[in-house]
Amino acid sequence: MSREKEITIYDIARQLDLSAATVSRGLKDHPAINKHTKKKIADLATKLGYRSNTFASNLRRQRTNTIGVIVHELNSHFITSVLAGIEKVTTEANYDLIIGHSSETYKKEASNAMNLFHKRVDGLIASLAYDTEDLSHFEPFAKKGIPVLFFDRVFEDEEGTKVVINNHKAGYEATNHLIEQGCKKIAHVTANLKRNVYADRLKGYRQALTEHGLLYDAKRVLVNDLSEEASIAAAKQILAMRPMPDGVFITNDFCAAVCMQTFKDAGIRVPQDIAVVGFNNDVISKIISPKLTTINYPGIEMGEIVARNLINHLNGVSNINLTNTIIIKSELIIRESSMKKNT
Amino acid sequence: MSREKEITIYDIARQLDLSAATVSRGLKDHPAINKHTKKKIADLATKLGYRSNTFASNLRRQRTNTIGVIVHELNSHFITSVLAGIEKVTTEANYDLIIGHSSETYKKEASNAMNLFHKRVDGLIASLAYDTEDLSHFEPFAKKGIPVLFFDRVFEDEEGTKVVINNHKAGYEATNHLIEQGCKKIAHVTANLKRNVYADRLKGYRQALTEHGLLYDAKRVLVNDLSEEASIAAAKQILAMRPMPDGVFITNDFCAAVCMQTFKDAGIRVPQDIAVVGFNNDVISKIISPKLTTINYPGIEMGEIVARNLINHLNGVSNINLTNTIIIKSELIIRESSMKKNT
DNA sequence: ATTGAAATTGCAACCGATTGCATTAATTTT
DNA sequence: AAAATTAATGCAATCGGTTGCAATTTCAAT
Repeated sequence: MSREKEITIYDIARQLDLSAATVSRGLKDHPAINKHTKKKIADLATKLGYRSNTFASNLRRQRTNTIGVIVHELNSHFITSVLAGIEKVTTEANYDLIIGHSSETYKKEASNAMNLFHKRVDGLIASLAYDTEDLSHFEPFAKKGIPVLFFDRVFEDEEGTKVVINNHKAGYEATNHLIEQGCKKIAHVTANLKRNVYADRLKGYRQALTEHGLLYDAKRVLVNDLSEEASIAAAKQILAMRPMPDGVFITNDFCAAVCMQTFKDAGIRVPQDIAVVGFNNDVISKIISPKLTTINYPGIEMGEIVARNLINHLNGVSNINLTNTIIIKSELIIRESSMKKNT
Repeated sequence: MSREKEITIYDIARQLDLSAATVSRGLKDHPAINKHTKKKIADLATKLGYRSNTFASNLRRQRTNTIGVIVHELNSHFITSVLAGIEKVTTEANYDLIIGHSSETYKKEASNAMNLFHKRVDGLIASLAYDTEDLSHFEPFAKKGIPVLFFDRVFEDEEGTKVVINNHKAGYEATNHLIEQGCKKIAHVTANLKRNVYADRLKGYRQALTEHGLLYDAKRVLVNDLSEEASIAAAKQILAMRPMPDGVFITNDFCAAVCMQTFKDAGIRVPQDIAVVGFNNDVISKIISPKLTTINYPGIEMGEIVARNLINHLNGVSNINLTNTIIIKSELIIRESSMKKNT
């Protein structure tokens, strides 16, 4: 418990018979300071165990060099990939990160936003929670001119920079693949249609059906919250449909895995009796058997792009025009769970 | 971009014809301030959109009300549970959290530690990375009297508060369960034995074997890094053992899932040909088939306990004696992957 | 009407780094 | 050698909230 005294630039200044101003400049490699002096300052600083007081610095500079990130959950491969991408870019640019997760609730999302606002982040990156219905909790940022960028789960009609994949196309491709495998009655399990990602995938699903002359039947579209229980329930509903679907596009790998398990428990074979396509390319998609056909979401890239955009904006490098949508490619990864033809 | 001017207590003071001191006290509900005055201050503050400047406050108070957390990864159910537990306790106590993850490398762990040190967290909670071999990167905290608590992955012989499960006992129970199911040749897949969690589980495994008169054979113990490739390799090694093991205790659910998949691909049945027990009770353990017998690790509880201990210490409530080990109960969860008897 | 205690509020000195401007020292130019 | 540049350093105000102590006000008690 021998708490050492904290070293300040004044201590260094005194010992070297310099002014605090010179020490401050020396420590951050200011061109006006003599090389030799800089060396002496740096050496003494490390010797004394000096650590810069971020608060004093932030207070004076009116910047925090910190970026806030709000995500809906941490426990998905996609999200951790995005975070890794963001982290890579921000640490390179010498920004710190504060990560908050909303547990998929609007309430926590809003309180996280307020918290980050009070922490005075220089910018914010967010992906919306399951039940978020408006963006009013981000208004304080707008008012103070703090940039807010969104990725993945966004409001498409609101202004601001967004980084997304083409969910419509991905939904189309997933469904199209099932059709190519010979499926005629394709169900769709998805989540809150107020979220762009789910609504767009549904549109793609629907388009694929229509284009191939297949009937779109709203009764074959199940909306749930992607929890384990809801997934089991969805699977049971599918099993109870008459005629029973021969293919299903599920917008989430975890949910798909649970459904497949439930199918198997009921003696229904995947893909022979019902082909399954998931979404996200989560780790579990490769572990379950049959391995899950899914859509790969380039998380790291998404994180890098959204972070780079934000930082360029903060540094005044890019055009300040914060109204554009960046679309990243996604791809269908075909595995066993949908291969009706080759089995 | 219409950046509004930031409101300070001086603005509020001026408008209400008070001193900044009174406003400061009023805002934090100081008992000496008149109720009526407080109300006026609070009202004007919200009206003007005042937000307290944390930097100024931290600078003056020499505290940050922030706790740092270093974990090895974010993408495991166990870790996110611990974080949830920590978060619950810390937000209740009005502390903020900065979470860093080491990606299982010593290097990132050390740089995270330095970063949090410079951010002047009031306390630190950490679980060690895969390859961390000494605690020197935490010394700066010790020198400044900043408490550092560890959970799960710890150095047992170092001093400091640690929250762990009884890995020895858990390993014993897992192995014992396999023996009860009739297994005679039990393999063990584990990771870096410098980490207490793996070393202790190995001890438990060994003890169970010896107590039941079974031979301990070092060749049946495989050490890997728990990656997907390493897991497949481990599974293949097991398949190649002669005689082939009839049971395996794997210290990680993900690794166990991959191994089971590899077994199945090779035409080996689980649990009939080989029974499997995992560790962690990760979500995947319930999704794969057969469902995985595993050890449940009470993550939330662990997080709550370690956070509570830290906060009590910071508030001077608990004894400052930071040298003790807290052991939390774990439990064996029996599922299909190990049930030789009833199949 | 006085006095004393209690309730409120204000003064002013911090906390530590930053930075525009002024000053001094070193070097070059004429 | 004097003048003009250039290089290096220092001065002092500033960022906004906190807090020990002093000052003032309020109000009941004598």
